[in-house]
Amino acid sequence: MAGGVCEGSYHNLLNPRTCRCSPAIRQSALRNLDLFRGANATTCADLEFLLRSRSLTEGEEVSFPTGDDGLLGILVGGALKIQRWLTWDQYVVVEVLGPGEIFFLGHSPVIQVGLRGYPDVVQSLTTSCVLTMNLGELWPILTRDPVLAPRLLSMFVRRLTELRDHFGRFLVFPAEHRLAHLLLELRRKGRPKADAPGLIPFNLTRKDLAAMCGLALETASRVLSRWEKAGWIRSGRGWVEVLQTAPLEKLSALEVV
Amino acid sequence: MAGGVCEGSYHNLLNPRTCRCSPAIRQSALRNLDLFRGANATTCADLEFLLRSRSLTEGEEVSFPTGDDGLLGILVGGALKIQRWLTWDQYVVVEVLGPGEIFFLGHSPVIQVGLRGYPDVVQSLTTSCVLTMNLGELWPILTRDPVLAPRLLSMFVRRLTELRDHFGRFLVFPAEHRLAHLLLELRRKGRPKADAPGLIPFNLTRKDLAAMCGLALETASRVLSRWEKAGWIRSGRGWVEVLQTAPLEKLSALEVV
DNA sequence: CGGGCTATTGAGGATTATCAACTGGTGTGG
DNA sequence: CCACACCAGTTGATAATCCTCAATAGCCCG
Repeated sequence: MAGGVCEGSYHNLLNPRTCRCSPAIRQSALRNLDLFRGANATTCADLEFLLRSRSLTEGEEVSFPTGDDGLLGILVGGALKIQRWLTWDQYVVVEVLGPGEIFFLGHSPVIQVGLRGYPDVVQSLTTSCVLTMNLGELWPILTRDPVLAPRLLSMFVRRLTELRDHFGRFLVFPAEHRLAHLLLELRRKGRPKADAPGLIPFNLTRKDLAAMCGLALETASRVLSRWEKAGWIRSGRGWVEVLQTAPLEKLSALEVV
Repeated sequence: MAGGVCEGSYHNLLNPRTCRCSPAIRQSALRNLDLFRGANATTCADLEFLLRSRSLTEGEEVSFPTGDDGLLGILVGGALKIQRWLTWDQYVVVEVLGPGEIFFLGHSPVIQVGLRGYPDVVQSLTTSCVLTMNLGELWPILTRDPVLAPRLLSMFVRRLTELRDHFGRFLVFPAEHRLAHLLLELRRKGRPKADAPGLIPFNLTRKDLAAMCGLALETASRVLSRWEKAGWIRSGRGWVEVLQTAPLEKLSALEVV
């Protein structure tokens, strides 16, 4: 269905064979994270010691030793999705994480949330590199360095605001608005590929897209087909490329007073 | 439509004339908040000095001096809703806050979220008492007391998890599930009234209920009427009383694997 | 007592989910 | 290396949920 570019090449573009997590790369990645910018040297050293790095292939889940009292995860490269299963065959993607973003996982006493139903599942959308550490070891560091707590809080406030935005839009607006908003958001999430600037740099099936904005797979497919005919996007098995943002922005715009 | 109890009395029950925020009450309220439990004496003294108390009547908005660089709010008593306007006449209630919960408001550098569309509006659902302080003054206190940062973070994680739960359910499930889930959640939010244990202790119009779970006012009304005929709830202008939780729990249950 | 707001109820229509059949690409196993 | 199974995606027909519009009743306040 797609014209110029071979689909296989897109798949390879999105999923490099390995994630080179050499100690040096890992160190520099750590220091470049928004979360730790301006942190003092002791903090960085502590974190380098505590954080375990790990690379995930496409579709892999982030799991952790069950004895742990919860996990702090930092996404260095790639993309993750946070899924919630609602029935045995139906899930919703509640969030997509880009590089630099963090997540909590597990049943720490601090995260003692009354989880009804299923717990969240964190799964990679593409070849990714994550750093993880035991949550219990975070608190002492947090009090030692005055930069970290405000940083963490502000990340959470941003996440909460973003989720609220989606919540409102996806609850009220029709399918076209939802998908348009979603595509534009996703395009902003990851680092764009040099040779395909409009390509959303994750592996995304129609089912994923539908699960992100509460639509049936078929509805999402229909809408995307329509847009593809109009020349606004291109898409294939597991990838979507945005060619024209203007019409999508118009579809997902909120009226201004 | 409601049977035994006069509706006027419910309204008075939900909206006591005044919120008695004497210095003594305010002090004890402060020390009893989950957020500050176990905090050291200096912290409590600082906070008592910094926090301004304020009482809100039904439907009032929380506003703040525009010169401020953002606001931390703590809800001591009553209930607040966080609204987001999507069009000039349509809003969504993204969250309902109960006693002890916190909110951020304004344009602090920490809250510099790319807000497209309208900003959030915090509005009281009932006669409420809130404490507010300048966000900029929070950070130094945060680093001085090792208890606060984990506490704040855990509150945010809980809020995020709760919002994700709603997100998933309201995106996927039909109206009856949504409303059932909502009513049960709301019942848990506030302190129950002694003489009406099932009464949701907020002022809630049909429009609010609908805006909380992404339905049209009429749909919400229809579903509630049906439940009222079945004897599961009672309702009137601005209040809902849950009489039987079992059927609602069944409607909003997630299948377990 | 009248105006405005909240809630109820009905009819009609549009969006979207569901079910089903089909295509083509991918990867696996013989 | 080929055949096969499987998965992602497409498309159509049908049905159901839910929204919109509209008219009306009851409560609250001035």
